[in-house]
Amino acid sequence: MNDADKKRILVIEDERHIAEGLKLNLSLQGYDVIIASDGVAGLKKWKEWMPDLIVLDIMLPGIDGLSVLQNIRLEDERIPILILSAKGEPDDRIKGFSYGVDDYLSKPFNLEEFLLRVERLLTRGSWNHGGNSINGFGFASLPKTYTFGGNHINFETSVADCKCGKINLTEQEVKLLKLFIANRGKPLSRSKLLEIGWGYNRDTTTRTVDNFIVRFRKYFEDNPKKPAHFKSLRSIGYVFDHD
Amino acid sequence: MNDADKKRILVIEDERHIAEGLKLNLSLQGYDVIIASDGVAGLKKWKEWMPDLIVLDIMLPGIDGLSVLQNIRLEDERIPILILSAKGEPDDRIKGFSYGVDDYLSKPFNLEEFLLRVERLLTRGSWNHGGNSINGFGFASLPKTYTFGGNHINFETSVADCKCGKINLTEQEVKLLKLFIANRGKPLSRSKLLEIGWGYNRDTTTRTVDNFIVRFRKYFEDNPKKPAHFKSLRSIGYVFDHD
DNA sequence: TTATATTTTACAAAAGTTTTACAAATCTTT
DNA sequence: AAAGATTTGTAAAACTTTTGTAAAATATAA
Repeated sequence: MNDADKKRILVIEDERHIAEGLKLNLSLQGYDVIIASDGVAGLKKWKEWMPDLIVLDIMLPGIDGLSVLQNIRLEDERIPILILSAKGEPDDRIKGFSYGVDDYLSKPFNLEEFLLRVERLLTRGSWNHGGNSINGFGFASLPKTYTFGGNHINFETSVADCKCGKINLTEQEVKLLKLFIANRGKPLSRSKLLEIGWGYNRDTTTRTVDNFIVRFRKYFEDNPKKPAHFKSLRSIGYVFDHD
Repeated sequence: MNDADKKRILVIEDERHIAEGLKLNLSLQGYDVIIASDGVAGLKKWKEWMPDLIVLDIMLPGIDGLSVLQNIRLEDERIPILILSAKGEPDDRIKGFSYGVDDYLSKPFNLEEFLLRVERLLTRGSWNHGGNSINGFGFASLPKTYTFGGNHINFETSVADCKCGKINLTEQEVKLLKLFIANRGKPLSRSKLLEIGWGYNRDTTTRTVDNFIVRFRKYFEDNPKKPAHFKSLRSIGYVFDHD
């Protein structure tokens, strides 16, 4: 099998010896493997390398593994992701929280089992995706369109129909909107928004998020000064309310 | 039967043992068979060898099997194509997505059945073509002419009637136009356009596509600066809108 | 070869994003 | 209630990325 045939696996894991161990064993199975040792690096490599599967440690330094997962799901709903959760960590965190997880394993895990799961995820392809997601409205099943308060958003074409007519949404607007919609009713802090929507966790004093909110209110609110959907919660962040 | 009489079959399949197996069995049936092990090679051989039937694996390294299919359909609507889809892959992908499929089989398949289908596709000739296509406006049924916004394109003669009079379209212009028309309303990324329209997926930093768009706008738009048909979607690609 | 078509290169123009700066609003403490 | 401290809203400047376009380079056909 030549290189082009090989399935690509991105391992996002900070513990070097675990990462190397996984890489070795996956390589022996004939996969093409690269490692990223933190979330930011992981997101970078995901974008440029376009892997077929991601193995993601949920406990990561810097930005949280779940944020990495969610960021990826904002752009790709289908790529299989296998979560590694630390021993003792409750599966709840994964089950209840993370949408679009395809499978997860608790460390320490059985190598045999790990390899089997990888194979299963890769061979089933993307067709059965979402079968394991236990949520009602997770990232894995973001609808193609969304309607709220007289506005209608088409995520396929990135076009929003609102009071002021048709608007072409930008890439970042779309990402942030998806994030809000997938978490509607739930307060999101600026830093969480930056972490998930932008994949970074540096400077939180910037007004980046706020500027997008201003825009959303202009687009979608009847009265931007008294927002019904994009509400701010002082010293907490923002919430998106559907109604 | 001498060689010239023999029906020619091009097998585009990356798994060598499958490809060789198919070749052997088809040869035994009296067909003339060659193999291509990836999409680019397949397109090349299709052009130079002019086979009577193509057996195409949908899961291909490099450019996607569906792109190969679509590329072929941009130039030849009639050649019978038999798709091989990997085990577990939903027929949906083929049914719903790819237009101009004549038949498909899931791997692993029964050899007997395979040979029968090949024979059927070859003997029925082209008369019944399109019977299996479930689409409203797929590649298999691109009309001979197309009219939009005061422009009229004749695909038989490659002549376009537009504001500025009659224009002789070039080969590549025709291909790209067909691609846009068959996907009207649907955003197409530069890399998808290159993959389907050109049969390659390397360098995406080139401005090849954009230059064609400039030309189309000059030909077909009332105001090329404010395109009504060939619209660009920043960081996504282009869409062709009929109206 | 010449003529024609296509692809690449290079750069200008446009669009999108982030930062900065500061005003307005809201909360806390006296 | 006033003063001070935070936090949020907003616009504009600075910066980044993507797209449009022409011209040069390359390929292809006649």
